[in-house]
Amino acid sequence: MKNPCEISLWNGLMAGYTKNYMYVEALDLFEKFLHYPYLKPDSYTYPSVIKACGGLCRFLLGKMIHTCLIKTGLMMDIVVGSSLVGMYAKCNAFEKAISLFNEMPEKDVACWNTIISCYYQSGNFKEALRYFSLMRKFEFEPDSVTITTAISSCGRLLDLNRGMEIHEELINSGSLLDSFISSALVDMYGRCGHLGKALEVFEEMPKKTVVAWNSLISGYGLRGDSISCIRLLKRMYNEGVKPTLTTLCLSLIHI
DNA sequence: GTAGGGTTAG
Repeated sequence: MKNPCEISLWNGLMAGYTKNYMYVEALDLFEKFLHYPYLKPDSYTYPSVIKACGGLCRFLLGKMIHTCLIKTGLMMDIVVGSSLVGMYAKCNAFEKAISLFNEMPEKDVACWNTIISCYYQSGNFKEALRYFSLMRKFEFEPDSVTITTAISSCGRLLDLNRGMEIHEELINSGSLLDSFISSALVDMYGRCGHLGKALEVFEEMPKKTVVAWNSLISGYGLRGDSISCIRLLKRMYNEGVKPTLTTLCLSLIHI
């Protein structure tokens, strides 16, 4: 199109870029977009742009956009707000992320997930779990994204009891485990030395992702069981799953 | 219906 004047076209293309980790392309498009005087970025434009800033660690650009946003009133938008929180977290500005989260006038599950993930990324796994409990006190129902991060936090803390508690709660609720949750469980049980449970969750996965394979191999590696690592690598080949560099490092280190 | 933020291994 010579003169795209429909803003949703720009927003859609920018979102497409960021969904596929093409952050440079997203920011290039945003810059081009700003050259059109009759087009103004709106509440759908900013989340993609801000996410691209986070993905590229463009802290200063992100901060500049944040400053512009304060004047527009778009800070009231929950998606704009939570994308800023996520951007600051990705740029390692955790304090800024947390204070911004606290200032948000309204919250939803996704923005709780942002702040929990923020603590997880910063290595503050205890605080991640504290916010996991806190969101429930505020009567937000954790979704699969929340659960994934919570289980991963238990794994990092080697808190097997809390991890099993969350796992049992999941089973009791009757919900099917998606591949993110299952991988996090395999990882958590593996770190805690419960390879039996790790294997059990793994075998129940209808479609075993490469992350699940890697988590399981890593679990056996941690306890020094090289034979099982190599065996799993072979099984992976037999089942037609392509190993990643991570798989090879985890497996070949034991030869 | 059509445009936005949050998740797992290393």
